Amino acid sequence: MGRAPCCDKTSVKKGPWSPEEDAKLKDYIEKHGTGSNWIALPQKIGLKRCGKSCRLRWLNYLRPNIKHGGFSEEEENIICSLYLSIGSRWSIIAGQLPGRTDNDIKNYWNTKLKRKLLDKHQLKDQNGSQQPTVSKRALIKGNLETIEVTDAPEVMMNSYHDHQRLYDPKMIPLVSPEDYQCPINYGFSYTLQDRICRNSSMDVVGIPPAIDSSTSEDCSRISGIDGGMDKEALESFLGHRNTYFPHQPTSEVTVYGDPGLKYDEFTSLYWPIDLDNNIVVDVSSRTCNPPTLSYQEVGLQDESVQSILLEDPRRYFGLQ
DNA sequence: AAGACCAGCAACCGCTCCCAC
DNA sequence: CGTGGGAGCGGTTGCTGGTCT
Repeated sequence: MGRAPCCDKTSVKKGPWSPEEDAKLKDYIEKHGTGSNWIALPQKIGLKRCGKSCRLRWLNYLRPNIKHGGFSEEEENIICSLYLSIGSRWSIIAGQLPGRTDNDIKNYWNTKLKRKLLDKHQLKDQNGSQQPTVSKRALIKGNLETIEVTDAPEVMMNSYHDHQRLYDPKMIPLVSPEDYQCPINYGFSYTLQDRICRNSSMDVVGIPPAIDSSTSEDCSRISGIDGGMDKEALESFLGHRNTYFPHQPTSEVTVYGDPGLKYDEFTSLYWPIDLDNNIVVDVSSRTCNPPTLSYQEVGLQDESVQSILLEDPRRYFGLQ
């Protein structure tokens, strides 16, 4: 048995919204809000529209501070970077661009941005200035794929959440970029290319950058991977601070107010989220090595594998 | 001038997620 | 804990206006 429809499809109007309908919807929501029930809303206003349609109209067109068209170069870069990191998770991408809707970004990507990048790539091929270095078969997750190495855009990995997204595309940022304060001054930035071109056969998972423990007494006390701490290490590290230690969380990602740590089930480690709590030393003045490789990387030395990761991380991570 | 084609974008559809009960 | 239903999301459709032939 199929699911019951959200409204009577035969009696609702479809297609473009008239100015009168827009006015009714806008006027009502501005006065009363949505009441967190979109399904009931059209009946209240006397609109012959599906509740979902009302929601979409409001979110994508009528609500205040919506920007349409005219994407700046900076916005394009953000979209490209995030698409490369997390794929077509438009709502999350939209969350990084104030005033933009997921629909708008999705349309912009599908109609302009994707083609723009493709054209840029093809132009380079034609000019021969940056010929593909390899075209060969690669073994990815058991599948043989013929792929071309391309000049995928560089993605600067400057923030904690950049790392999060790279390692676990399903992981949703805990705070908005406006509110987010990086707990650690990494003291460097590097590109995705840099990262995957490094040799490694590690198959462990970690997130933030490696801290060169040889140059930092404090850092040397942090065990775990790349600055994250397991429960034991954290207890040891914080033992003298009379610190409340949280229970093992059940959710994938949980924030604890004190001592300001986030447990990441993906890594099974605790990560500092608040510099003010002085949980982890400020490493900005210390020497930081580029991060060690930390996801399943056997075979990443293969250029064709690199290109797949660069071009389509979601496929690489098995999300498609 | 008119039909074909194309790009842009608003809106719809159907699925999953999440939460209240 | 299971279920139902609303919210949210991403893929797709189809309309419109512009350009090409």
